[in-house]
Amino acid sequence: MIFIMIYLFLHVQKNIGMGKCEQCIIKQFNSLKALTKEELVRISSCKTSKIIKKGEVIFEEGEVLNGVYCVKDGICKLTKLSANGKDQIVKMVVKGDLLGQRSIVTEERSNLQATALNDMEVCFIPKSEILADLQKNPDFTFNVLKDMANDLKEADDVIVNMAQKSVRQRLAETIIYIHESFGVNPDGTLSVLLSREDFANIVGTATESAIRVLSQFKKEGLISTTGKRIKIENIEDLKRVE
Amino acid sequence: MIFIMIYLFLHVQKNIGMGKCEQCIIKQFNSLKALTKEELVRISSCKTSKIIKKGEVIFEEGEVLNGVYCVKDGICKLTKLSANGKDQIVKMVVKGDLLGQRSIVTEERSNLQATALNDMEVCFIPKSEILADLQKNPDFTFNVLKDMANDLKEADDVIVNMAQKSVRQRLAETIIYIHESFGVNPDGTLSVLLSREDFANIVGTATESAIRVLSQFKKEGLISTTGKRIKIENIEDLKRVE
DNA sequence: AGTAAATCATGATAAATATCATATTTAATT
DNA sequence: AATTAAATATGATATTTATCATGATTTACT
Repeated sequence: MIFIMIYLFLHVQKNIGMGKCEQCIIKQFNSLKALTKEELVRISSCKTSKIIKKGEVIFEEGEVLNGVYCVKDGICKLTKLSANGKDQIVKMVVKGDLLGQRSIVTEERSNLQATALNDMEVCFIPKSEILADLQKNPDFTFNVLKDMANDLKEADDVIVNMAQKSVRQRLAETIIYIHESFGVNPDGTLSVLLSREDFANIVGTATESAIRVLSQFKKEGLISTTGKRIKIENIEDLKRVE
Repeated sequence: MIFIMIYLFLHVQKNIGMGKCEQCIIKQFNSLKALTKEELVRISSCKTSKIIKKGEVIFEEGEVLNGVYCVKDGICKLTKLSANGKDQIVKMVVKGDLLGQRSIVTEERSNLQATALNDMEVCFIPKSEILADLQKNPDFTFNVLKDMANDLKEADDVIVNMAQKSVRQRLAETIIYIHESFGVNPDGTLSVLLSREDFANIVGTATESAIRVLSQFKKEGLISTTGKRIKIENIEDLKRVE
């Protein structure tokens, strides 16, 4: 009997978030910080917390989103399926980021798919709550706007890189980006474990090509690998790759 | 004497806009429509109207923007200089669009350069006015947010196209895009006259490659050309290009 | 632990694209 | 109108990247 109670308690804690938004540190990193204490309490009461396992899809391309996700832990990729059947990774989303605001704002179905790259913990906030705050709190709206403006700038940079740089350069920059944004394990390997296919889908190339270039980097002493794990050995030269 | 007065009148009308924002039809097409009559009157009193000639730079990459531009007429390209010295065209801006909001919102220098593709008429609205309205009018902020969300979606699409489609496909789609977005002259040629280099800089390829592919399209009867002007001859097959 | 499936790796080859060279045409300037 | 400069066009060739094939590892599963 007591075990059932413990089980239920843990289960509930996992799936119907018991944390309070007002006290959540995560909100410091995104536009939710612009909300008043009252607004946070209201959101807290109707949000749901979810555990998402590595590889699980959070939402699909074309899906109607009924709210936004606040990422409390873990990393996910945002992808779009191309006509040739390949997924292009458009952005990586980390702890502290919001997920799905774009679609909520434009009231469209999602243009991207979100897939967990490791185990994640997210809070789901219903659309109605977000829209209510967007109506009433200009400070919040402005913060969301700033985030979006920043995403747009980054997207522009990606466009230029895709258009003007070689696969070699793009892959080198991707490794550096992951290194600097998501950090490394104690042994120095990139803490986010991506498949070679993921790398190819970030860079926009064939999986074989990505593998080949990684092998070259290895031969040139720019990186080393242990299984699929990658470690940067010479970041200066990696930055200079042409 | 009378001629000097007429000259001055015309000059003033050109450079210090005498039109009234409240009555301007252009505002229907952008987020300024969310402003109240009073706000529009205020903006009207401090905006300046400018004529920009084809080829002129409106603002450069890295420049501090002191306001936004509302495009009353004409078309311009937004470019970013890549490390290899080539300009990448990231977006084309038309009559009705606003220019520079992103930088104003994030209070950063412009990440893009804006260059007129034909003669333009724009109104410059000082930063202080825009920011004041963003503070006070949540409806306006939300409209700017919607625009930005839309730009972001389009940028995501461009990323995927750049990453996953061939130069041939991208060029075909560019021609169709210009055809459908900016229309054609009476003779059926694209109304926006772009150089082959511009096409290359949209598609993200070498100028020679763009020229070569256009020649192929001509041989295949998909398009025809008169000088640098391009006319779509078979839009269905152009859409099917692989 | 053993087997199937997925992922990674590399070779051989084809296709796409870039680069360099050089005409030819068009536009700009005097 | 003549001259110069710029843009367009095309060939030859080099480089980059994709595709197909096949084997080696790793991972997942029972």
